[in-house]
Amino acid sequence: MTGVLVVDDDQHLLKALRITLQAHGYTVETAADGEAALIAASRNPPGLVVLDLGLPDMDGAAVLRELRRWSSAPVLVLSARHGSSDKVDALDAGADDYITKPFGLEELLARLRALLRRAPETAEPSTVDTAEFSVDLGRRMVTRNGEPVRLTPTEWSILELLVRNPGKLITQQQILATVWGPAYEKEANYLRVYMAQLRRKLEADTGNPRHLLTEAGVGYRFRP
Amino acid sequence: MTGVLVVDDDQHLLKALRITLQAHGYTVETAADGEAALIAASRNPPGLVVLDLGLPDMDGAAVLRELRRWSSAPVLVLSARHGSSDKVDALDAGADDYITKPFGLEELLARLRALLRRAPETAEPSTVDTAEFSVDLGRRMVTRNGEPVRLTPTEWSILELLVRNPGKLITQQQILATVWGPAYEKEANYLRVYMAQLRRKLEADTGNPRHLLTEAGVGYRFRP
DNA sequence: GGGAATCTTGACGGATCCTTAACGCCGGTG
DNA sequence: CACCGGCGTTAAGGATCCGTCAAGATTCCC
Repeated sequence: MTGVLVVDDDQHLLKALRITLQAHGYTVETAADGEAALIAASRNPPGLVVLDLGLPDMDGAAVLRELRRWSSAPVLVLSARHGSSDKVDALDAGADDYITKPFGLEELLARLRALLRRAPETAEPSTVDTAEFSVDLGRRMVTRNGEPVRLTPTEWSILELLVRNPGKLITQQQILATVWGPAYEKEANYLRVYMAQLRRKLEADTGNPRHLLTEAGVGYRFRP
Repeated sequence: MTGVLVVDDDQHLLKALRITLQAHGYTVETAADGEAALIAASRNPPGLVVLDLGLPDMDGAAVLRELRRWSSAPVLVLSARHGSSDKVDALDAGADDYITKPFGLEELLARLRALLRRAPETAEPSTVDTAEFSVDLGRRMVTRNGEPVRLTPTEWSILELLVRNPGKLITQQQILATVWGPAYEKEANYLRVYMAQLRRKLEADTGNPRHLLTEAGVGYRFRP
């Protein structure tokens, strides 16, 4: 889900926003002052920022400008000040929207939706490369030597699970439960068939796979 | 310069906005009712729309929805109504910002700047080409070997969705929900019929499509 | 109201995909 | 050295899905 960073020094408001946003499916991080906000944003880049202008340590506009130096995430500014010049300053400093306290939560949510509609840029790196093939998770596409590779739905599900956990060992039960459902955890046969197909389509030397590795008796592992 | 379409039935406000916007370097067109607005927008696609919700002939929200069917230009809504539900409705109908009358011109200008700052991203390549046909998203037109191709509304909706996401796999549910509505997610029949029609109109070899590809059991994909 | 364009519905052959079973290989084990 | 379990490989059968066509139903526009 989309990550939202909420910056405000009012603990009550912070808590209310966190609960509301999480209830609507957003992942929420919070910060109580400007410095914490910038650190949190750099550590875990948010898809959207809700920023209060009245912060204890530094001017909200300064936070905004600093953030804009490297992030293009939409910023919605909260403020208690109704003055026209405040709004103009914030918007020209890089904010995407400006809403004055007190505000209705419904309106806030609607404005967030409108902002996110414009910026589907939160997309992950979304593509994982190896020496031989490349997996585009966003487009659901696999290419090998520049040529697209056709995968069946089941093949893709398995590959996606492995690729989303690079280097990590995934047990057969995990794969079976994820792709076929928890009732199929005993059907290790399926896996043998499909891993063979995946290797035939993706590996240069099927006998010596370089990226889709077997851990005998346990499961499989994707090596980038 | 950027073209702004201002829609309002208040002649005085219209005049004031025209003068102000022109003084700030925008090219301005005006419309006094919803129908005129839609005609003006289709004749000369604006880079931005300022839309009053209280129009004499049709609901402002209706204008917005109609506009959104083919234009992705940012829309700033003006309204005399302060109600929270009005704002939510307008924003969810596709508006990018909502400002209540009376408002300060400075604030309006700042919000327009903020919207246009985001717009270049959405500035459409507006036309997508393949070896065999070309799709003009802005004009809502398809040509093949220089000849225009007639598409029905449904055909166009599907093609547009696919073409706006080049290379990306779009699931059947996504297409059905987007084109027919979320209640039709089970009607995979429709898709088969319409994909066949699209291929007949756009592909050289219907049996071996080169751009409108099928992913059995999942969905379809447009390859540029 | 009438005619044309568009949308819906159903049916069929063919393509694709999933399941299942069989066989060979390899390493470990008694 | 024979046995055994786990893995890779392959291919055939059946189930599912897709492309295609055509005939009704509906909508739209004159």
